[in-house]
Amino acid sequence: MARQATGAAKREAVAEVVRDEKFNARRIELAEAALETLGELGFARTSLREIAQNSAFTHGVFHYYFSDKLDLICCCVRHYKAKCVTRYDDVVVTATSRDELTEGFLARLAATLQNEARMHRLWYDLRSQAMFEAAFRKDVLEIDKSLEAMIWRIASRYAEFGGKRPASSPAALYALFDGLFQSALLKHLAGDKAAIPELLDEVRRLLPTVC
Amino acid sequence: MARQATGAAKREAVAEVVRDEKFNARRIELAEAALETLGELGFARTSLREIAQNSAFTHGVFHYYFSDKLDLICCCVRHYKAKCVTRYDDVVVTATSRDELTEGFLARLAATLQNEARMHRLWYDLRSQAMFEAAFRKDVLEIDKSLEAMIWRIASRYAEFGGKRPASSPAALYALFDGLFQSALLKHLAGDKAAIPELLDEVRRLLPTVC
DNA sequence: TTTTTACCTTGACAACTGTCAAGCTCCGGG
DNA sequence: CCCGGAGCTTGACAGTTGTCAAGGTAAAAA
Repeated sequence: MARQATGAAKREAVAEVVRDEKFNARRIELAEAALETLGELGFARTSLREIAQNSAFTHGVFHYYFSDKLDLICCCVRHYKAKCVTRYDDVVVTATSRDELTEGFLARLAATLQNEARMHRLWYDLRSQAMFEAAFRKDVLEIDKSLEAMIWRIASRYAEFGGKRPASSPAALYALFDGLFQSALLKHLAGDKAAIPELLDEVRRLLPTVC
Repeated sequence: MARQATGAAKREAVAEVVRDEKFNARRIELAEAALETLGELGFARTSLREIAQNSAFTHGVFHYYFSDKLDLICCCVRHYKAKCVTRYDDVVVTATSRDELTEGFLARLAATLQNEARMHRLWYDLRSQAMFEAAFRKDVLEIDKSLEAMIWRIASRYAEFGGKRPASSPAALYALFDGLFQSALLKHLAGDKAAIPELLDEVRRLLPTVC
């Protein structure tokens, strides 16, 4: 009987794990749909109904999978994080020289700005929201840290190729690149065709002086 | 009769100018009230009624002085600009040495972060909004340019004291300081007591290397 | 097969939004 | 004195919002 009970308990536990996984998978699916609309409209103008309309579901589902709107958006932020903090890592790994690293980095930078502008303006939007809404702060600060580390990996590798060490702190380096990217993104979205090449030039000039 | 007509026309023109000035003064007064609420709640959560409730007026007035909500917020942005782009100018003018400039700059930086955090998080919020709302872009890009020039004045003066020229472009310098400030602001708002001193340390270390 | 459960839809709710028209008040000019 | 209009308030409007409960459906469990 003890064996039977244990068997039943095990089966139940497995079933629960499966259920949880399905639940979580749907959460992420919904968060991904939400990210689409958020990237299009921004935090201020995005409603649950609008999100639902741009997805395969109806607005009620979101309340089944998320406790409220903040919960949904927090999930979006966390999911976004996983996607973006490894964006340049393969370049860092595969590059075998300064030039290769530079060109790989710049190419990906340009592609990101060109193809994922909407996702990135959303990131800046949500980071600003975190200054007002405490619920976002923890996740946003974590992402910021991850991005800082990502930049630091690039800079360290670059310096390494020159037998040097980066000339500034991780915080300053991240601030610099983030600031440049943000500015370029705004100009790009405003229709400035020169925004991307100007960013590339600036970064190309800057890399040897900071690393 | 010609003289009479001219006189009447003149009087009328003067009256119109006075009326326009009064109109504009009230617009600014309302924009200032709106800035208070915007700084408290952020763009996403601020309604006209909320703005009115935190002011001496009722919600209808805003429609009398502004064509719509965007018009009001654009006016806010423009008014904010006039305030903030001259924040460090007297330090630049009065400083007579590198140290004096550094300490003046750092002191004002700390004071700004401490006392005007709400206004600055609003700036970052609205700059992000500009990535979604085209109506904001022109003013935001203008302010960004003014801020870049402001940083450039400080850096140039600093370099001048050392008989040098700034080592980077105005855009890169602004990106750097803006990025550092933005990061420090978020940490400060999140309750991180070390945010301000860390920013000051970072800037103190950075100034001699970039100028 | 029957019953239960997970999942999703539908519709309703109260609150809130930007907008605006009607009307009030009070002051300066006739 | 009164009268017109500038300046402001009030209240209403249509639409939108987050939230949630009631109900349906299909798959799993019994």
